[in-house]
Amino acid sequence: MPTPDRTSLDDIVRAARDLLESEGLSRLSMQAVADRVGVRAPSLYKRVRNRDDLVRLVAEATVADLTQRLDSVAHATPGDVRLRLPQLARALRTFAHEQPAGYRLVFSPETAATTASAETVALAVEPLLTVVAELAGPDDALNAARTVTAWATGFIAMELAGAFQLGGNLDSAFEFGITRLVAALAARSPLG
Amino acid sequence: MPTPDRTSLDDIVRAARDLLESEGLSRLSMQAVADRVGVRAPSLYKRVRNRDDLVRLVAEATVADLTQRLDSVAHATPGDVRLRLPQLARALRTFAHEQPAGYRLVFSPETAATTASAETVALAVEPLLTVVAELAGPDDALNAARTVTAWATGFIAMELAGAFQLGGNLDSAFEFGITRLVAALAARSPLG
DNA sequence: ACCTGAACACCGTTCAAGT
DNA sequence: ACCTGAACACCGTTCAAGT
Repeated sequence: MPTPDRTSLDDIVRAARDLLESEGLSRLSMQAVADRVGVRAPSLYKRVRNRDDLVRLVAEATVADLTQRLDSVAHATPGDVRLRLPQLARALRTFAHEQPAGYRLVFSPETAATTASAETVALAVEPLLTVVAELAGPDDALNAARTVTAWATGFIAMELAGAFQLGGNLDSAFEFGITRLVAALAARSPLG
Repeated sequence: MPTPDRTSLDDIVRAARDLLESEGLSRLSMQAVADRVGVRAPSLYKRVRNRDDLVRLVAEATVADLTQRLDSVAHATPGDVRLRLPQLARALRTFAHEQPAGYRLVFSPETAATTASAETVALAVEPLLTVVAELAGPDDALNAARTVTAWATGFIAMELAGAFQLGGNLDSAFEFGITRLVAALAARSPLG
């Protein structure tokens, strides 16, 4: 005689995301998630393989949010590449400020088992890579994209970790960085 | 009647560092460390406050290694700033390749409780900041230093995480980045 | 077909009792 | 003064038994 469902995968992932942002990854336990959705911990294993799998699903859900965000920014500002790149970089940083723990899960995962798939992450940052390629030209596209993503993710990771200790304004530091990078990466013989 | 010491803080930290690199942070357990140094787990608490404290000591020991490394590179190459900055950046990357788990502990710590002190980390990267300040001039020194450290730590973090998925040569990508950054950050009116 | 209590292995940590 | 076994709270996970 079937028991009616008392929760769902969506509920579980949503509860896990809430816990992640409010309590941190180490406090995201199966018991805490089960409490939130109103079942006992063993019941979660009907819907996720194990804790790592659940954390990975949280990462995937976060990546999906980011994909939507960057896509909408990319479409909202079809102007000059030199303006679009900074706007995408700022959108990434804003997203990180809104969901710092989720952002870290995607861009600084602790272990491969909890990492979102390379494909979905690639899809999320695709607008960034496209605009960098446009800026740097085809020969340098890959190296330039790696330089920009390394800088952006490094800056945000340090900011979230509180690693910028010497005072000063971080918004200004971010703008300084993106401005200099745009100048440094622009193709030497621009067409327009 | 006193019992003779069967281990020491040095032994414990050394065993923890070995375990960290060979097994990963999650397998660095008090029991595993105790096994390695030949005592029972509760005995470790005579020498460290708790596991976080031990992990933090591992981070501090790693930072001390890095300090020595960067200092020796800085002193070995007293030439042009535009050459010294790339050499320091390469030394940081080499260090990360040699001790990836220790490096991550220092530059991508999971929690504040296991983080090396801001002062010792600042001391370690001081040669890098000095050379960037020389390159960029006093007005832009701080922003330029943040741009370079964000890029370098971001690049290395992505490399260690296997996040560069699109092929190509990572050594070349690193050289591309540092070359463009040096050009982008050099003071507009260089003296020499 | 989902949910649960009971159980197991493992971990960090405390502490009284040994030497 | 250090070391130990025993114990506790907590966690992830499995599974037989319920409905």
